[in-house]
Order: sequence, then C-alpha cells, then structure tokens
Amino acid sequence: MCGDWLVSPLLRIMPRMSHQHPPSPAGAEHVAELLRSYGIIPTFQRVEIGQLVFSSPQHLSAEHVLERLTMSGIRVSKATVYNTLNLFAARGLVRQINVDPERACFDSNTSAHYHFHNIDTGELTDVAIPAIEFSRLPSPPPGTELAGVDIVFRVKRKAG
Amino acid sequence: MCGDWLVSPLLRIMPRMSHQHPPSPAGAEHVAELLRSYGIIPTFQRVEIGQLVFSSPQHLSAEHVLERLTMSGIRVSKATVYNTLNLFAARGLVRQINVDPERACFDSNTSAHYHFHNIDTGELTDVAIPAIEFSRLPSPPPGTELAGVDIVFRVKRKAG
DNA sequence: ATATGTGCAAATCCTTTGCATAGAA
DNA sequence: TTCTATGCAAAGGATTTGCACATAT
Repeated sequence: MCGDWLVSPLLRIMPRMSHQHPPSPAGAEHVAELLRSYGIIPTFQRVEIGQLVFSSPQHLSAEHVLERLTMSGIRVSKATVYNTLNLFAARGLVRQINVDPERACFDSNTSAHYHFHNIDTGELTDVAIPAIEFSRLPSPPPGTELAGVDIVFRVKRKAG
Repeated sequence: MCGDWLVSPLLRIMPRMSHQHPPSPAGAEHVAELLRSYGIIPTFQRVEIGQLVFSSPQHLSAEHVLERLTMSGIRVSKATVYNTLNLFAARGLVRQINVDPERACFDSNTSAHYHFHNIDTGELTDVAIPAIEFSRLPSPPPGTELAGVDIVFRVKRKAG
C-alpha cells in the first residue's frame, strides 16, 4: 500500500524514490498518459476519476468521488469507483489513509508526508516532511524492516 | 479518544498525566475496584471483559474478545462486548487504534506509546516512547492545538 | 477476436440500535 | 423501587463480489 522507504543516516525518513507527482492541471490526455505509464488501461471512467483526483493534492473518500462525478453529470457506478481507487492505490498513484475508522480516505499526494487530523471537524491536512525530524528511531522487530511510517497529529479546537 | 498530550521543551511527546496502569494479575475484585474508580458499574460481563483485557497489555478486536470469552465458557452478547469496550475507551481504560480499516482494535496499554504494524502478518507491537525522539515538530494549524500523536511504523518481512 | 473493464444488485462484514428483560444500587 | 445494563435480532453503512454486458487493444 505504501511505497518503499528508507531511513537516512540523518534519521530523516524519506521515500526511496519519489515518483513523479501527477501534474496539477490534469487534462484528459495528460491523465490517460499518466495511467498508461503506470500500466493502467485508460478507460473513460478511470480518466474521469483521475482528472478529479489528480487535479490537486487532496483527501477523498470513495463516496466523495462518486458524489463529485455525479454532480459533474458523469455517471459511474460505485463499484467502479472502488475498483479504480483501489487500483490507483495498488499502483502507487494514490495513498490510502486510515485516520477514520468510518471510511477509507485516498490521498492524491503520494509524496512522503504526514497528517494533521482535526478531531472536532474530521478535517485532514498535510504536514510536509521537513516539518518533522527524528533524533531517535526504534529498531524494527527482528526479521522485519521498515516499510513506511504513518504519523497522525490529532489536533483540536484551541481551548479558551 | 486519546488522552491529553503535551509537547515538552525537549520535543518529547508525553502524556500530560500518566494514569495508573491496570495491574497485570487482574483478579475479579481488583478489576471491579478499578472499574468503580473510573465511575463504571462493575457488572459481571464488564468484570469478565476487564479481566481478559487488563491481564496484560495487548491489542484485541471486539471479535477476539468475544471469542476468548466464549472459549472460557462465558456467554456475553456481541452488543455488550462492543458497549463495554467503547465504554472502557471513553473512560480511558483502553485506547482504540486505527491501523487496520477492517476492524477496530483496543489497546489495553494506555500509557503513551506507538506501534509497529507488520503489513505481512497484521501483527501489532508496541514501541516505547523513549525509542523515539523528535528534533523538530510541526506547528498545529491556526486555531488548533495538539491533542495527541499516533505513529505507526509499517514493517514487513525482511527481504532476502 | 479476445482480454479486460463496467454496472447492477446482492452479499459480506463490522458496528450500532431498539426494545423487552434482567440486574445493580 | 428505580435506574442502568444485557441480549437478541434487525438495521446501518462501507466495501466487495458475481455475472451479464460493454469496451479496449
């Protein structure tokens, strides 16, 4: 689900290879090309979903994707939305986030980063990697190696 | 869901108050007393579930709890298991963990700590706080303050 | 032409809920 | 007695699945 990670001598956690970020102005042709480069056949529905998802780094649930497509007058089945998002995730085009047990969230920002989760509003925002630095990290259990790190900073409305 | 947290000047994240850890040998009387001290009426079912959960720091799903009780010849309804675990979580006796979107996981280790998640086996193990130290932390978004930090180190079977 | 996707509805799985009964204070 | 918890079964919601039909190469 997550990419390949590596802990540098500086204890900065960084992705082993930062794959290209889907470009912001996601034209249909552009998205189709991106999908092809990931070995994904660019069908109409996949390109539509891709255009939505890759238009900007964002956090979307399957329901949310379906809703936005419907609002744009594009008819896609729920099954296809799930199939497509799962496929994108499997191929590393989006990342699946588990902050909310209620529903899965797909993050179109696949570069290494962490999250703020507002426990009052449910809002999810990105934390850029440079904002965090470890001076000490645990050793993985015997026989295992690090595959990724997920950090969620739970924040709440400031009191008083 | 999580306790009250505070970032010290040393950038070590620590709980504002570490509440007493439920003792390991969790006798029925002991558990009943513990529940009372948390304002929870110690019914038979709650004490049974408490004895199971507090016997040692562990990660259990609702299904798992029900299964173990059933194996011990104790009949408790699924609804009561969920009610009880949610109650314990609300009162801070256990912590709910979101590593796996499949099912909720309740952690009877409520002291501040993080997790290794083995993506091959699904196994969850604790990472003690002293194993991690930040030398830089992000500032929470405007109008919010830190309420907690969840860190999951995804590990996998060592290659080769 | 052949392999691959899509849509629909039903199935699945986890979790919650409503309500009558049983138990705690 | 009076409030609260329990159990059952049914409801709820997110996600997957099976299969016939449509589409890509």
